[in-house]
Amino acid sequence: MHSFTEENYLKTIYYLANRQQSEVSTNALAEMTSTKAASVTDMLRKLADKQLIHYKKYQGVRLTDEGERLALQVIRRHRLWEVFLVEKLGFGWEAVHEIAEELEHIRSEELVTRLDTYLGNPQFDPHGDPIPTPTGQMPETGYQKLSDVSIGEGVCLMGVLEHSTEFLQHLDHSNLTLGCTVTVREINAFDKSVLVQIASGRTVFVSYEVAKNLLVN
Amino acid sequence: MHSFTEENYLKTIYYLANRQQSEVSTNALAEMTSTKAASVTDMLRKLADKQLIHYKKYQGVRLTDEGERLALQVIRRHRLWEVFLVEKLGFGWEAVHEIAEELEHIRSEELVTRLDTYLGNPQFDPHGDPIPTPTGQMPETGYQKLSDVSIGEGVCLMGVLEHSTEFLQHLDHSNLTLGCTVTVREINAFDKSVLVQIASGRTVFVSYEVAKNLLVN
DNA sequence: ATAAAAATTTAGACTAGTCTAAATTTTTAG
DNA sequence: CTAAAAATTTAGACTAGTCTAAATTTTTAT
Ligand SMILES: [Mn+2]
Ligand SMILES: [Mn+2]
Ligand SMILES: [Mn+2]
Ligand SMILES: [Mn+2]
Repeated sequence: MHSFTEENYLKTIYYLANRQQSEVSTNALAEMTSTKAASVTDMLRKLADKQLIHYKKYQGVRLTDEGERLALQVIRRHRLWEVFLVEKLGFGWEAVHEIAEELEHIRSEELVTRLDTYLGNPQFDPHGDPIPTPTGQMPETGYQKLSDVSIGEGVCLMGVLEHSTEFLQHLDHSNLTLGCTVTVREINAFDKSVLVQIASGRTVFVSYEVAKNLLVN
Repeated sequence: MHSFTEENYLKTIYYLANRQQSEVSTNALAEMTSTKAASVTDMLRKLADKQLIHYKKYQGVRLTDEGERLALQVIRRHRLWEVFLVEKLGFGWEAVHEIAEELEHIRSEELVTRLDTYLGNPQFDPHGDPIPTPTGQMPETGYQKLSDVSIGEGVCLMGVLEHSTEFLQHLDHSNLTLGCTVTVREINAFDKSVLVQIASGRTVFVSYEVAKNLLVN
């Protein structure tokens, strides 16, 4: 069996590897897990001993197939629980991440299977992130950023790149909800902010900083 | 904040104190928590330092008010999650205890409150055990054992004293379900086994060993 | 190409929780 | 009441995970 801590390291390695498309560094992991580099090095040796990562001293780290499988299991549990918290318990999407960080470590195949069924086999979590399959595949999403959409195009809001409470609440206040269709009306040449029209007909101002973090298709 | 381990000790002290109606001994705790007496002694010192128990060396241990409050919170979470697992996810009542042992440590007031509401503020868990109130009161149940009921009496099956998978599955196979009404038809003078009539009209043989562990009212 | 800077690893230490073996206290039985 | 038995605590050690400070390796910039 694997500890909470090991599961968190695997998950973090998965995220960083995918974000940077390369070996993950000790420092990056230290920052992400709020620990010190020395602690990370210790853990990397343990994970390497268990064949969950490929690790050569000073050269960064990469998940093995087994390591990736475990990481995806944890991410699957995290996202399923987030769906539960929002859809069934009525939490706001900005409040669920922290709780899911704990729930994701409850290890029972049966529990995950039943939860998945109970939720209607959701494909995406409340933030639009795809839920890995039971067999450990991460579904591809062909999303682009709202900041890359041209004038006149109508797109559907599908997800967010930024998960902070502040950002998510800002979207709530702007009436930008996942699933809603928006049409780009103006793009400001100077600050790259965009003006989008939402279903109600109203137009909403979206700063470049926000548009960069909004996924659409 | 308190660790999983501390929460488990508090919960165990609560159970044993209520079962024995007296100070809880180091050995009893060691057996219950599957550790050794020496480990228990160490933990008792820590809990006493945190004012969660009253502890005098060699004299056994008792929860403080704060310790009892925490113990009841853990038990409340445990039982609410068991209700969720059975009522919402469709687990059998013999399968939920282990999973609830993990879920009970997820600490979020908001989560417990919402879960309670979502479940319809249940008063009892799937085994008939009362769910402590949000303010930390353990509801009284005036149940008696089926083995103490006299011939001719009609009673309702309300709970179990034994929680093992084997016992619960035995009840399933005997068609003895919580909530169902049974009438005692015969009591065997020699082995104290009882013959009860269930709603369908059929009679079911109940050994003394089983009757002792069945709560009714 | 080499020296300074940055990143990483090693060394040594600490905490929580556990263990075994030994010492101590309490209980029980004659 | 006292000696043996039982229960409990203490002593010393181990693992997982973390830390700081020092040593080492890699990268960067002259
Ligand atoms: Mn999340
Ligand atoms: Mn999410
Ligand atoms: Mn239980
Ligand atoms: Mn129960």
